[in-house]
Amino acid sequence: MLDIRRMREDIEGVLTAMANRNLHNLPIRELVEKDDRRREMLSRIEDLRAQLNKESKEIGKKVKEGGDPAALKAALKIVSDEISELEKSMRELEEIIEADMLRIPNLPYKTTPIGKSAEENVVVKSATPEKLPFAPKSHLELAQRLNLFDFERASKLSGSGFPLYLGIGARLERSLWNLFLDTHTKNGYREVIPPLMVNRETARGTGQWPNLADDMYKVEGEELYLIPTSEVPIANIFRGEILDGSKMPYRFAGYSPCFRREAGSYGKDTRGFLRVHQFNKVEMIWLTLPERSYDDLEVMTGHAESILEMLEIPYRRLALCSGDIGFSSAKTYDLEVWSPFEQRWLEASSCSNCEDFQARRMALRFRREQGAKPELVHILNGSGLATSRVMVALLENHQTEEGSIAIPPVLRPYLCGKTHITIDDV
RNA sequence: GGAGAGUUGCCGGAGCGGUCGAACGGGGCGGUCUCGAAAACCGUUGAAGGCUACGCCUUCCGGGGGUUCGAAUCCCUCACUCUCCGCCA
Repeated sequence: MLDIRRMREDIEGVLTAMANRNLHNLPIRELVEKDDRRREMLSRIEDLRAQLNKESKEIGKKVKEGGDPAALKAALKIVSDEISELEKSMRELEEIIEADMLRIPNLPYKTTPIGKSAEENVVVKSATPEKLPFAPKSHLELAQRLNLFDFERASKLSGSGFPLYLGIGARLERSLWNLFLDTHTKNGYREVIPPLMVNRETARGTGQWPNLADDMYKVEGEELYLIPTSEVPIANIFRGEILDGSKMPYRFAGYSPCFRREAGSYGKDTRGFLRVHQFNKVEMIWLTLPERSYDDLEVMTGHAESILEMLEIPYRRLALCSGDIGFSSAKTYDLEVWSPFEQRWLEASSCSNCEDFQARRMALRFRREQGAKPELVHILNGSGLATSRVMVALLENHQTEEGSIAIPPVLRPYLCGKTHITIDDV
C-alpha cells in the first residue's frame, strides 16, 4: 500500500510512475478527493466528540451533587446521534478508500529501468554458456530415461502440473533444498518452516490479497489460502509489531512447497517442470532499514547467485523494467538459468525490494532507539532458489553424452558421494 | 468433538458504568547520593491521527457490533489462549 500522503503531495509523480507500469486508469485523483472528504468528516466528528466528552462529565458531576441531568441528557442525545450518523458515513467512505488503495501497486524505484514489457528488461550480467559437444536432450527426456519423475502417474493422482519425484529424483530434489538452506544458514539467515496455509490478513500483508487472490488455492469452507510462496507467511511473522532497530536486519531462509493455480497461463511452458501447480522453493526474507535496503538487495541477490555458481549452472541477472516488476515490488532482479536444450534462459529466482509497501499494509515497524518514533520496515524477498527450475538447468547442463548426469561436487555429500546419476541407480 | 476459564500498557497484575490512558509491582530511561557501583529516594516511560501546534483535541484495554448522555467496565458476535475429557501423529 502506498502512503496516501504521497499521493496528496505528488499526484503527477504517482500518475507517471503508474503509467510506467502500463497502468493508466487507476483512481489516484479520485482517491485524493475522497481523502479530502474523509478529513473534513473526521475533524467535524472530533469536534463533536470533544463536546460530548466534556459535557458528559458534567452530567457525572451533577448526578453526584444530586442534580437533575435530564435536560443535559436530552441535548447530548442529539449530539451523540449526529456523531453516530457521521461515523457511519465516514466508515463507508474509508472502506471505499481502502479497497482502492489495496489495488494500487508499489512505485518503481528510480533505478528500475522504464519499459513496457519483459523485452525491455536490462541484462545486468550474463554468463556465456558453453555449447555442449553433442546434441543436448531436454530435461524431460533425461528425467524419463533415468526415471527421476513420473508425470503420467502424477496427473492420475492430482491432475496436470503436479510433480511426483521418485527414487534418486526425489533424493536429488531434497539435496537441492538442503544445499540451499545450509548455504543460507552459513550466511547468517535464520531458518524457518512456515505454515503452508495462511489467512486473509496474511495474504493481504504481502499483497497477494485482493489483487492476486485468484492465483492462490483457497481451502473450501475456510478463510485459508495455500501459500503461493513462503514469502507470504515469513514476511508476515512480525506483522503488527515494532521491531528493535538495533537488531536489524532480520534475515530468514525458509523452505516450503509453493502452490499456484497458474490460472490463465495454459499452453505456456506447460510441459515438464517449467510451470507447475506445486513446486519447492527456499525463500530469503530481509526485514531491514530503509537507508540500507538497496545495498541489502545486492547482497541478497548475490547469495542466490552464489548457489548457481556452486552448482556450475550458467545464469544471468536481469533488472526488471517498470512494466514487468511485480505488484508489491519497487525493484526486482531476476536470475535466469540456461537451458541448453531449449537454447533460452529460464527464470529461477526473483529478488525484490518492496520497500515499505508491504510493511504499511501489515503495520510492521521498527524503532531506532528508546523513545524514537516507530518507522516502517523495508522488506526484501528473494528466491534462493526454486528447486524445480534449478533441477531443469542442472539436468540439462550436466548431462553427458551417454545420458547420465554429472553431479556437481558441492552436491555430492548430499548424495552419498555419488559423482553421476545413471540408469543403474533406478 | 464435549465442558469450563481467560484475553488490559515493555512484562506481571488491579479495575466500582462517570477526570481511567488506566492503581500497584517489575523492567527501561533520567536524576539525587557515591571515587565508582549497589541499595535507597525522586522523576519519567505506549501508539495512531488531527489542529489557529513546543500546547490542545480525537481514537485505541483481543477484533467487530450493540445498549447508554457517558463503557476497559453491561449485552451480542468472532478470533485466539489455557485447563479437563474424548481422539489421535
